[in-house]
Amino acid sequence: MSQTVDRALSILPLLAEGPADLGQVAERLGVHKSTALRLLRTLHEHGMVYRQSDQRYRLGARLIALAQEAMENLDIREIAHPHLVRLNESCGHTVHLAVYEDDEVLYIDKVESRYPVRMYSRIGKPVALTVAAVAKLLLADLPEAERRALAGTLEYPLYTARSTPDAPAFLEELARVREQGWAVDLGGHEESINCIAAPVRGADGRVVAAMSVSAPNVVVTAEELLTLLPQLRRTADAVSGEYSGRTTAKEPA
Amino acid sequence: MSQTVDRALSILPLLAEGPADLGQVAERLGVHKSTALRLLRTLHEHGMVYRQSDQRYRLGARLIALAQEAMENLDIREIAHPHLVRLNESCGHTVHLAVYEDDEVLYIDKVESRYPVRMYSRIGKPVALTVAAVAKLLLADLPEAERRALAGTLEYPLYTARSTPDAPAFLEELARVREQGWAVDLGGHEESINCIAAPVRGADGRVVAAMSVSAPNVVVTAEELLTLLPQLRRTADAVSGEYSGRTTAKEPA
DNA sequence: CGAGTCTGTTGCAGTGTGTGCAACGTCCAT
DNA sequence: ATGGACGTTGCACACACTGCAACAGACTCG
Repeated sequence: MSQTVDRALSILPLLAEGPADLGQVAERLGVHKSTALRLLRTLHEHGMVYRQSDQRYRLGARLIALAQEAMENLDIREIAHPHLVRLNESCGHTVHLAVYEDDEVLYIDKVESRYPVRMYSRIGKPVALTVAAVAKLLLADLPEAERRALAGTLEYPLYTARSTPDAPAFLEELARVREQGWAVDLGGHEESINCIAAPVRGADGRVVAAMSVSAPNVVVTAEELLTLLPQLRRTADAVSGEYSGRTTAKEPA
Repeated sequence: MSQTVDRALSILPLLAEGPADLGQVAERLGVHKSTALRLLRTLHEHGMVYRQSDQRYRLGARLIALAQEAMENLDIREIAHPHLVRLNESCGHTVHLAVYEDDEVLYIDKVESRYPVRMYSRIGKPVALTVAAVAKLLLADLPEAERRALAGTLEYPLYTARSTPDAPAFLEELARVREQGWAVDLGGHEESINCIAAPVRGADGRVVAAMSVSAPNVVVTAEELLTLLPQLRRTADAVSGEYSGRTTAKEPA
C-alpha cells in the first residue's frame, strides 16, 4: 500500500475528533511539519479538509458531499426510508436501517424517536457486532465458514451482564436468529435499552439489510416492545418485496 | 502538493458517480492498472472505498461515518464569532447569535454595543419566542406541523402594544418571515428597542442559527436600523457558507 | 475440451516524488 | 528589543511510487 496516501488518510479520523493545527497533526502522524503541511494542502485542494479562521484544520465540505452521494447510491436506503418513517409514525420509537460491509455493521439510516428519552446513535457509525440485533441478523446470513471465522476473530466485550460472552454463545445465537428470522437485543449493549430487528432480503433471499426498533426501558418494557414484532416484520417484508422488484411502492392508479 | 495523494483522492468523486472496476479507475486517472490497484488498496484499508461482490469498487462506509462525525463537531459559534465582531466593529450595535433547542431559542453568543445605552441580554438566556426577531426566523423553519403545534402551546404575553397577540397572528408572521428570509422586532419586547435578524443556514438549507443587530430608539431609529439589513444578511450568508464548508474563512495568500 | 481473452495480481528496476532539514517570515507575549 | 511559537519555503538526498512485463484465474467461444 502507499505510504503517502496512508498518512494522508490517517489525518481524516484525527480531524474528526476535533480541529487541530499543523503541529498537532504532524506530531500525531509522526512526521515532520513540512510533510504534514503538504499532505494537508493536498487534502485541502480536494476539499476534504477546511481551514478555519484560526488556521486550524477541520474536516471539509467535500467529504460531507461525497458521503451524501455515497448514501444516495445505496438504493436500499432510498426504498426503505419511507417505510422507516411510517413505522416511526405508528410506534414512535427510534427506527434504524443497517447493512454489513467489510466485517462491520453500520447504520445507514435512522428515524429519531418521538419520545424525549432517546438512545444515542449515529448514521455511519459501526455497530457493536456481538450484541446488536441488526448485527445478529446480518451476520447470521453469512456463509457458515465465514461466520465461524469472523466469530473467532471478534472480541466479546461485556457491555452488560446480558452481553454475548464468547464465540460459541454467539454462534448459537446466530443459529437461532437464522432459524427464527428475527433478532432481539435485550439490554445487551446498554442496560436500559431493548431492540428488535427484522431482515430485508433481496430477490435471491440473501439478507441485504436489517431494520430495527429500539426503545429504552423507561418508555416501554421489553414485552411491550416485542408486541411490535409483527408490524416490524411486515414492514421489513414490504421493503424486501420492493427491493427485489416483486412489488412497487404505490400501485399505478 | 502530493501527486500520490492527489491521485488517490481523485478516485473518490469518480466512484461517487457509481461503482467502477479497476480498469475504469486506472483509465480515468491516466495511470497504470497496478498503480490504481495500490491506491485503491490503500483507500480500502481506510474504509474509504468498498469492494462489492462483483469486485467493483464503491464509496465506503467510513466516509459516511467521518462526514457524520464532522457535522456533529461543527461549532457555529466558533465560526460565527469573528463575523459578529466584524459586524459590531462596522455598525457599533449589539450583535447576537441564537439557536433553537428543545422548544427554546437561546442566545449563544453576543458582542456588546459600543454605545453607552445598551439592551440587556445574557448568553444562554431563553429568548421571548413570540416577539424576538431571531426566534421568528428559527421557528419559521420548523416543519409545518411542529410549527403549528408549538404555536398552539405558547403563551402570548403582551410585553408592549406591538407584541404578537395570539397564535394566528404569530403563524402569519412566521409565514412572512419564512418568505422574505429575514425578520424584525420593532418594539415588540421592549418599547424602545428594535431588532433585525437574518438566518444562518447549513449545507442542507435548514436554518441552524440566527444572528441579529439590536439597538434602542435613542441611538438609531427603526428606519436607520433597517438600512443595516443588507450588511447583516451578507454577514449571515458568509457564516452559512463557512459553516456548510462551501467557503473558507481566509484563503492562504 | 483447449485456445483465446478478459480480468486482477505480483516482482522488479529506475527515477521521479516525497521526505526531513534548516533557514526564514510573522505574530504575539514578555 | 528579544525570545518563542507557529506556518512556510528551497533544497539535496534517498526511498517510495511508478510502469512494465509476466503470471494467475475466470469466462467464452469454436
